[in-house]
Amino acid sequence: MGRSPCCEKAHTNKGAWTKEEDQRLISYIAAHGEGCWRTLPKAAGLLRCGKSCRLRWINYLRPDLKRGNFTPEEDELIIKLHSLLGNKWSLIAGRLPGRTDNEIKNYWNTHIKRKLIGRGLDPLTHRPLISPSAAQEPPRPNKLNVAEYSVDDGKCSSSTTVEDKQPEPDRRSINLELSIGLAPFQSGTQRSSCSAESKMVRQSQAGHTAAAVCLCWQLGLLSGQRSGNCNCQSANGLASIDY
DNA sequence: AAGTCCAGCAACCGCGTCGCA
DNA sequence: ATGCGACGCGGTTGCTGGACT
Repeated sequence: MGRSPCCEKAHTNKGAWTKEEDQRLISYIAAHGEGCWRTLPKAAGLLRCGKSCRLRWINYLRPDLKRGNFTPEEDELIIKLHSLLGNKWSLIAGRLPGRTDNEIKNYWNTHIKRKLIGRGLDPLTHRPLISPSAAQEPPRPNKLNVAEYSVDDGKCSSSTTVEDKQPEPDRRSINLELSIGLAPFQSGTQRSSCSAESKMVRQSQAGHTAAAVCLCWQLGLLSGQRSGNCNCQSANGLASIDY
């Protein structure tokens, strides 16, 4: 049994995208908006899997992408976010407008890991690399304290911890106080509907996961200012990290 | 100039999650 | 309550082009 394939593999192209395919995808999304990835390839006349189309659009064709090298400020922001969030590339990408999760993930693996090692820090734990034996120690205590977390109204509400709600190991691999709220439009997100309305919602969301997840915390980089369009009403959302 | 190595990046794959019937 | 379909995410793979011998 198992999961059915996401598409008819026998009749789909794989590998690098051609200019013509790109153009077809861009034209289709310009006309109809994002969403319904499963039906998009057929509708757009593409011999591609829906997932492939989505990836191509999100990682390469989206008009709001910022191409080019990462700035030192972005580097530091990525490092700090990674220390807070772990390998949650989509969340990290959400705080870097114009950057994609794939791009950040690749950049992390190729550049930042080395940079941290050069600084004598373990890229996984962000703790100092001391000795081989120390590297075998278990990861640091896993507890993600989310000071204010709400998923339904876009406002910060009762205090809780992510660990309480989502006890998966990943989430517990970081130690901080972190406030997460959702921007108002997020509450209207309905995934499986292909209505014109949902398409508009998706269009408005395109490339702006940054606004979808509001991390009300203060980075040294951003000291004194709250990053992003935070509508968290709490003044004490903060993140602590020991470097 | 040709061959090899390797870093960087685009794309794929499999799984988890969510929403609907 | 449950099964299924669709989407999104993170890990991995493989291609490409530049550096090096």
